[in-house]
Amino acid sequence: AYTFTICIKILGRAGRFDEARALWRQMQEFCEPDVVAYSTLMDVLCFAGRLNEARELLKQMKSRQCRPDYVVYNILIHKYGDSGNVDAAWEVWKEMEADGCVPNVVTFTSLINALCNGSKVDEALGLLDEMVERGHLPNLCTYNSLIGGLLKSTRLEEAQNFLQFLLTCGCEKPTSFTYNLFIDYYGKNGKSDEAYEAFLEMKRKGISPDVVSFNVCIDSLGRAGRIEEANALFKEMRERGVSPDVITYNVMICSYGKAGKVDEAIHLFSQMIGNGCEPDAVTFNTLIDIHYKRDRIDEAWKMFKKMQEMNLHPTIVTYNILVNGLGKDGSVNEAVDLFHEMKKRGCMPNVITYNSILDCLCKNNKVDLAFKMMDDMTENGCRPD
RNA sequence: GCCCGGCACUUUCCUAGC
Repeated sequence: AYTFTICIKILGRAGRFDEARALWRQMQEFCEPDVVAYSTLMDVLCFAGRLNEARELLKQMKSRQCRPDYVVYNILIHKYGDSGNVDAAWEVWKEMEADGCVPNVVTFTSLINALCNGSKVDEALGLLDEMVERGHLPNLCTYNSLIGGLLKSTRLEEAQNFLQFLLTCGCEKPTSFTYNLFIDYYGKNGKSDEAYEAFLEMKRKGISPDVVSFNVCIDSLGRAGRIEEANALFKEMRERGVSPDVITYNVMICSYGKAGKVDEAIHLFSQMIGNGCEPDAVTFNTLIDIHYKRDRIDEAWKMFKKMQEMNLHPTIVTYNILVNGLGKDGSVNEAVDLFHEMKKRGCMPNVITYNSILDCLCKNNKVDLAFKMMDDMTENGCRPD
């Protein structure tokens, strides 16, 4: 069961879900799966977004008198919370307690995190109190979730209070995770100086910046158009032995794009390939957008072709960039065609797609078509904003 | 008793608005 579990986990992480399931079947011929095996498969199924199968597995466990432990429930709660379905997460929580299984720190943190992501920070803070009342000690993950939630609601002072608490009274000291939250917050809110200051503060506290620290800090400088300083950090990270990842390159490319330095962006793209870093869909989306916005339309479509040659599927964002680009330069029919094309390819338009196409239709006096599009929009469960 | 297989926290791309 040991060996099988490890293999199932590896397959799952690699996105080879059906093989993981097949191995699971094979395993049952050899031995009865234990709780850990169940939870591993549960995690794989949830990771794949196959929640119904995950629920089914939970039922199966119970019927085979393998008592689910808290990990099994935690995985489900986390997944529901992650997909924004806090109510379903609570349902699982209730089921868990009804089955005589006690929620632990991870259970609480998963839900706190879900509430924070849904901008229900006050409920999250309430849950923190309840957790303490029930005798569970919040840990660093719990506090990081809360700090992230507070920052998302721009409640900076409360977030800083938690940081102070961690620095002075908490038994777990803050890590790069904690500081990254602050750096990111400042960067996203146009405070690149403060972001950089938080980055320095973290170093002063003896915490080594990790790849995410550099990524968020570079991003904040890039947003502010401080491309030279972003580039300096890009250099610094390598000097410190922190390897840039695909996100680092994406952020750098995007920063150069914002600064209008298209050639440098393209250069970075070749550099990343040269360094063995595989571009992903975001890389291409970023480049396509840069090209389109600089009226290098042929180049944009070349990139679109190239990404498919590299077996990267266009995402909703790819189509949005192209639909928007076509609309902006007056190619109304082409924009509408692509709009239908994306649906045909199984990529459902979202609000952004509709806004782009409506904007283009209205500006080109195709009001009747625009109204038809509005209907189409509501039919697709997208409400006009 | 400890370690050995399972769970929770941070980053990038697109519209319009601010």
